[in-house]
Amino acid sequence: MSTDTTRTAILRAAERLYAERGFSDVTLRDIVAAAEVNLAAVNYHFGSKDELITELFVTRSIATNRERLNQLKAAEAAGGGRAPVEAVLRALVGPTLRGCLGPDSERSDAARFMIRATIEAIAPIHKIKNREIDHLRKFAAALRRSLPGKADAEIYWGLHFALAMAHQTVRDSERLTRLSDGKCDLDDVEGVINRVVAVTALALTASKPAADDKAPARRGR
Amino acid sequence: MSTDTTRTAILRAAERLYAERGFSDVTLRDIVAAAEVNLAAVNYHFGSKDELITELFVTRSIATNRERLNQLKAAEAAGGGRAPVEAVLRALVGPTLRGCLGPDSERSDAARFMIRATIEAIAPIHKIKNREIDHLRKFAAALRRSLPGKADAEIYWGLHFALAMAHQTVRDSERLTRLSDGKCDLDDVEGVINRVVAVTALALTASKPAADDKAPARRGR
DNA sequence: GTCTATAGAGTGATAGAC
DNA sequence: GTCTATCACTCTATAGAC
Repeated sequence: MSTDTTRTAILRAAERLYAERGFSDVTLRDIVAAAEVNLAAVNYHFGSKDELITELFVTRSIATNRERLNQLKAAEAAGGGRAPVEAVLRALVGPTLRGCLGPDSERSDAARFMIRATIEAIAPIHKIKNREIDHLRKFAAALRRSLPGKADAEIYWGLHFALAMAHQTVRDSERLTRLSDGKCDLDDVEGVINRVVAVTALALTASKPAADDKAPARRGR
Repeated sequence: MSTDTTRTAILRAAERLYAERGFSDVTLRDIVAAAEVNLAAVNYHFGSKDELITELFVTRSIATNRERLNQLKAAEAAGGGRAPVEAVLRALVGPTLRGCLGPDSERSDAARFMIRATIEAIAPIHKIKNREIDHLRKFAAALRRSLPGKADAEIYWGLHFALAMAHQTVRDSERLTRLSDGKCDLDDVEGVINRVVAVTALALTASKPAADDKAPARRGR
């Protein structure tokens, strides 16, 4: 309790500032000022600025991925080993969108930090990003179970587009709000999730299947 | 000819470096080294680093928007004032994707620079970004003509998702290639454009219309 | 563990010779 | 218009007192 109060203060302040302003123009001095700790504390607790960012990213990355996999597992268990396409996609984009949008900015910092981290070309994170591919493969496998006969490429394009819509919505929510004069309600998080899931599911199920016939819908061992 | 050879050398080098490495870690010294000109030349020709970036962004922004509008205009003229949804979307995402993807890295720098510029939180550009909203309104209006009776919010979501898919494809093409083990062919630019257009058009036409009936498909006033 | 003070290497911008 | 030289400033990282 007495131990890491400074440490967590730094982590929280860094996450909030990076989420708000991006990595380019947030300095260690900004962080320690917001955390109300001393400049040297950062190097004492984390070693360097890059290691601080890495720790932040790894922690959040693990948490998000775990939440995604839990939801995927639950959906597949409920369906006897095979989840509907919509459920798989919901498990993929739901955690991120729920964290980023909506009026409660509680977990917002964490999720917006992650979006920024995956977008901006920041050195320490680029190395870790490979793990996300392994993570996505699990969702590709789940979709393959949901859509037997669908070509692999179609499934990958579906995942890619689902993440694209989710991320862009978080990243550039301001533009959509302004463009639509508020007609697109970004505070309705579940509504946004439903949209992303519906569009992707439509794309995955409506287009031509891989080889033989149409929709071997259910029960396929 | 003798006049602005230095000036354009700086512009080209800056665009290439920013496209490749992002704005965060490209310095004026990197730029002048790549352009093989003197450090002071940047401030002489552009006044400041921010003004250099601004000039780059404004120039490319105007060019892209003009190409988009030309294609939109041509499509609407061919349809007697009303273009198919697919044609409107193609005019929107085609120029960007054609510039960014594909084996020819000729215009690639310009387009990838633009993607980076719209994403990374870079001060001088944030101010200009408002103009893009006015530009997008023209495509919203075109879609409204193509889809009478469709709710405005649906149209805005469609534009938003189309741009999301196009931008993410450019930005993170590496991840999709690796995830799919090359099964998703990003060198097939027209194929990618067709995918983005098809998914968006599907979302715009398949979902529930605004108020009354289904699909007042063609010929409406 | 936390602080002050400072080192050491960058940065963008500019003055002034040519 | 182009160069050299340098200013003023910022950054991260660290040494050493407490």
